[in-house]
Parts: sequence; structure tokens; C-alpha cells
Amino acid sequence: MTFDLRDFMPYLLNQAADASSRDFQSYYKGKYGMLRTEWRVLFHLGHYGAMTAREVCARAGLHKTKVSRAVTALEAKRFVRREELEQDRRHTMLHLTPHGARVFGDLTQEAQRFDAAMLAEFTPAEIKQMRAFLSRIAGL
Amino acid sequence: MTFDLRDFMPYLLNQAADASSRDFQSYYKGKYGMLRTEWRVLFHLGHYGAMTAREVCARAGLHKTKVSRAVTALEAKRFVRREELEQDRRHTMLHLTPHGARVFGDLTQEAQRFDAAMLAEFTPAEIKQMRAFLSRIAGL
DNA sequence: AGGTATTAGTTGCTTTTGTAACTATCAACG
DNA sequence: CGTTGATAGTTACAAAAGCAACTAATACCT
Repeated sequence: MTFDLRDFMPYLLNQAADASSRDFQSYYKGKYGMLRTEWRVLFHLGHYGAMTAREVCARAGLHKTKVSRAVTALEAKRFVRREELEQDRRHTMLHLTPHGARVFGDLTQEAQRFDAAMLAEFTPAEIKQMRAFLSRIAGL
Repeated sequence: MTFDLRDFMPYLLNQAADASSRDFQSYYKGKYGMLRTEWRVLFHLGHYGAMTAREVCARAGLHKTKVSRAVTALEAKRFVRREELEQDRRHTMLHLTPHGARVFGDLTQEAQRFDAAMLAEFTPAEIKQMRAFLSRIAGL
């Protein structure tokens, strides 16, 4: 019985994921009081443009209640604005406000810096392989 | 600015970690009603032998409140038994019960099967590199 | 048209996690 | 000794996540 937790991939992945998220999380939490789900929603709106909550769910792989609450929080912070659609009033289109767009820009830059710092000690080949491996496991 | 979330390592790691945990989690949750922290504590006791809660915290990288609650739950399930130490009554040594040991055995086997299935589509070299990469990021 | 089924999104309730304060025991130093 | 400080562990309260029921609007089907 030579099974070690450190060889158990889900464990390893979770540890690595936790470690890698911690610092960046403290950045957007500390600076903007945002939660992880909020950052993800903000990112999707900033990166792909305005869309409905339903689309955010599909793209981000988040449950609709999480998105709903995140949008409420982002709206309270004036990062996001809702626009009701005439043609189908079940939908509401979600837009970043100018302020939200600035926050998105800041966080995106920070994310890139963060990513670069984290990967600095690895070779491009390693990084490429790593991304492929993770994408495959994540089913992306 | 072509920054994509899929290139952001913390995101990728989290997605992969979530995906990889889901199935195994549903196994121990469905079969034994256990939470992730409980499985981790059980594992450490089964793998490294009896130890105090403090040691579990240190080895597993868990906060003491999480461990405290997990132990309470594991004790209620009769998987773990507490033994107060004479020499220092602040500590309590944690042991698996015979039943707990059987559950540990089952979960460990399942974890190995699970791990093997997940890695089946990768080469040994890839796996090795992957483990090294993740360990380094996780700071293990 | 009129009833039924879908779809988008929200709200309420329960479970789980995080944080901080608290208890109890022991160590250390005057 | 005895006061102060550390340590192990628990508990209480607040934040967050998960799940299921609910509302409102539209589509479908006869």
C-alpha cells in the first residue's frame, strides 16, 4: 500500500489551484471587495462584451444563482448595468459601466502580471504542455 | 489585449481541480456521507497512523477548525476514536477504528482506480512532468 | 384562443466555510 | 508559587455556496 495523497491527482490539482488563486484573490478582494464569482462574471462581460446572465452561465460554467447574486453585487458596486430587452422581457442584457470597464482593465492587467510571475520559473514548452494537460482534464 | 481566461493559470487549475474532484467526491459522499475535509483527515490517519489534530493540520494544510469539525463528524460515524493523553491533556490522539480502517481501505482503493482512470490517456512522461509542475506550484 | 411546457432569473432555506473569540492546559520566568 | 504567555482544541457568529421552490414571460400545441 504505497498510495500517497501527493500522488493523487485531484488532491494535487486542488492544492495547486488553491495556492495559485490565493494571492490574486486577495488582490481583487482587498482592492474592490469582490468575490471570485464576481471577478469571473466581470471578466466575461469585459472580455466577450455584453451578454445575458444565461450566456454568462454557459460560458463561465457557473450556476445561475451564483451569477444572479454576483450580478446583484456588481450592480451595487456600479460595475455592471442591466438593460431589459424589449423583444423578450425575460432576458436582461448585462453591460459593464465605464467604471466597471476600468476595474476590468486593472484586474486583467494584474492577472497577466500574476500569471507571468507564476510561470516565470518554467520553460515555454513546459507551460504549453501544462496548459494542454489541464485543459484536457478540465474538459475545456 | 488578447488575454483569455483559459490562458490564466489559476482559472485553468481551478477548472481542472473541480472537474477531477467531482466524481470521486460523489463516491465518498454518496457511500459514506463524507465531506472532502473528512476524507482528507481520514486519509492522513489511515496513511500515516494515529496523530493529534495539530499534526493533521500541519500535514494536511487544513485549519484547525476544519479539522475539529471533521473529527467530530468522523467520530459520530464511528470512523475515528479520540484518546486523551495523560502527559498533556491539551492533546488528544486520533485513531481510526477498525470500521474506519475498512472505509479508509475502500476509499484508498477507489482513489487509486480513479487516479489511474483519469491518467490513462496520458504518457508516463507527461504524468511525471505534470506532477512535478503541480507540486511546485502547490508549494509541496 | 387556452392550457401546458419552457426558459430566464430571483428568492428562501440549508449546508458548509471562514474568522475570531473563548476555554483549558501547560510552560517559563521572576 | 503566581502571573504571563503560549498551545490545542472548541464554539459562536458571519459570509458564502448549494439546492429547490418560485415568479414572470414566452413558446408550443391542439
